Amino acid sequence: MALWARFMRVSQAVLADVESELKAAGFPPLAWYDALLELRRAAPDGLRQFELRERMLLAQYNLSRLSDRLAAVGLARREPCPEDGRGQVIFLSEKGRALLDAMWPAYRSSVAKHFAERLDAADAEALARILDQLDPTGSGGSE
Amino acid sequence: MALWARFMRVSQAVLADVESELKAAGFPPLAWYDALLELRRAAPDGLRQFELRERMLLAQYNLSRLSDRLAAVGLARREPCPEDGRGQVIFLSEKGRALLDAMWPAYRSSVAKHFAERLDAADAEALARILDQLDPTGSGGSE
DNA sequence: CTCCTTTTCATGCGATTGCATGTACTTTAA
DNA sequence: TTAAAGTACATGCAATCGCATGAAAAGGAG
Repeated sequence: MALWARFMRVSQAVLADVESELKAAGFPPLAWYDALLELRRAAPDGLRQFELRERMLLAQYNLSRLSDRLAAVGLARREPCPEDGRGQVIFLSEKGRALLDAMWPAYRSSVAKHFAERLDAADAEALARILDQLDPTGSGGSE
Repeated sequence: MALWARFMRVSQAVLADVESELKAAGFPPLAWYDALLELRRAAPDGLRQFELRERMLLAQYNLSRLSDRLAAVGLARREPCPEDGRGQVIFLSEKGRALLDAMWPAYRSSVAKHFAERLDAADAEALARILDQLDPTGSGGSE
């Protein structure tokens, strides 16, 4: 039980450190980066909102507004889905791609500092295995 | 880097699962439990707000309002600190103690289900070591 | 004592989140 | 075709968060 509390506390603290470094560098929240990254992976097809939602583990209303904001500042485009009149398809814009590129070095170095550098290869392997076992979505990384 | 993303995603997902189980059982958020738990550990002396803040890794304004809410529903008492006119001392109330007791079985079983049961002894040891290395506060569990 | 800095806590305000619900479209089935 | 059920997304509203700031007290320097 102490390990549980520690797990939550450390993961939150590390995430907060990385987030605040990015914010200090003038970048938007990590969730934006994650969303844009998924859009780039799906390029050039774009993603339906519900697909993005599944990949990001976000609540539906949450994603609806996230895509609002991304579109509002020009990082993504939203178009009605031709096959499904209910749906929106979200595409990464050039500006979004540029933001990904701009954030990557800062993100990478921040994660290195707060996470990667603190783990050796054996730690990484052990952690990967543990995360597979914990993952409630079952979408393990090593299948 | 993939491990980083996975670490964040899994820890968030597991926490969300536990939180939502507790909420479904009609209990308040985990942060409330954590705060009350710290207050019980500090009993019968109570805690200054800044002490609770350090233990919980919360922003100052956040804790100020959390203690507001705990006091508002009678789970804690706030009294002016006699040694420091700026300070508040927070005490666990009987109602707060009762809530801790009531939440504990549900919390315990939820953490068991989503976390503890999925790890064997070797995993636990490995994870503990890894968390020590990651902990940005340096307040390691094994020092 | 007086002035200045630091610490502790509170709070107004805008942005974000969570919840419940609404709207529009698709699918199913008779 | 038509009605019922399900799916995809949006949104009003209240609660909460983050930020900046304010107020009150403590600690120090002269």
